[in-house]
Amino acid sequence: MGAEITIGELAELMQVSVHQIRYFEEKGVLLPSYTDTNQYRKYGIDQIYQLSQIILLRKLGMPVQAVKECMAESGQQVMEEKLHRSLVEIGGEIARLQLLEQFILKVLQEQGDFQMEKQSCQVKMREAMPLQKWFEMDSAATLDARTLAEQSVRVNALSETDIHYIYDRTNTVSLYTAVEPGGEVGRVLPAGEYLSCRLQVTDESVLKEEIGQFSRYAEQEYGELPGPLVLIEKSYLSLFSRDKLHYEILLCIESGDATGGADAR
DNA sequence: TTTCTTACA
DNA sequence: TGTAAGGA
Repeated sequence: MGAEITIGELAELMQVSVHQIRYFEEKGVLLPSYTDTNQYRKYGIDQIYQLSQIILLRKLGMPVQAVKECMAESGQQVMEEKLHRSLVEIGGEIARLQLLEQFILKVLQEQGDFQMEKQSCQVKMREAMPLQKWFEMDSAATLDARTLAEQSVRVNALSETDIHYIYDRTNTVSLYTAVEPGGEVGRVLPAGEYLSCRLQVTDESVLKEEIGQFSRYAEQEYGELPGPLVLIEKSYLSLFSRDKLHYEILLCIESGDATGGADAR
């Protein structure tokens, strides 16, 4: 037998790494045709076909363990079932990547908006926004580590979500996040016209001051408004400027639906 | 030079 | 999976 090739040659032929071939062997997926006296692995034409099949199955998203089972059993049923499972998992992966894509687009969009609208108020139309209740706290309190740790409701990716602070005319502020999968809608901010102001602040006192200023401006321009003041914290924008928190303050001027009631005129 | 084993990021 | 060490 002189037709066999070395691991290096096989790797070159099949465009995979030598390490990967040894890994397949360790997992019992691909054994050499024989081992030479000098411990060198030797591979024949059968192994070449086997390896190409292994590579194909791996490319189809099948785990090495499942590939092993396929190679061992080689039944139609088994193959069909495993490919089906690969399909499901790939579907999940696609969904995960799409969420990531959406998030990146949103971050870039918000960042662009901040560049455009920095420190100036404007009126804009907004879609209805369903929110999930997180918790409430005293409106004079500030968010600290202890408060967050004590909440029974967990937010899975704090730095990826908009945190909505909703100030009704009470002494408490309610915190909401976007509705997470399986979450319960606790409140819906109505669609309609909103007065909006975006700002970046380094410390809390500035934020309080800005909110006060915003409220006074709103009252002066639009009179007493029925809706709550909404403060949205976009912590992911700190990616662009460290140490600064990015906020948008919103106040509904005229809602498109019945909730909150149309006023002024 | 190539491959082997083993260990590690 | 890739990379590195140290020996055959």
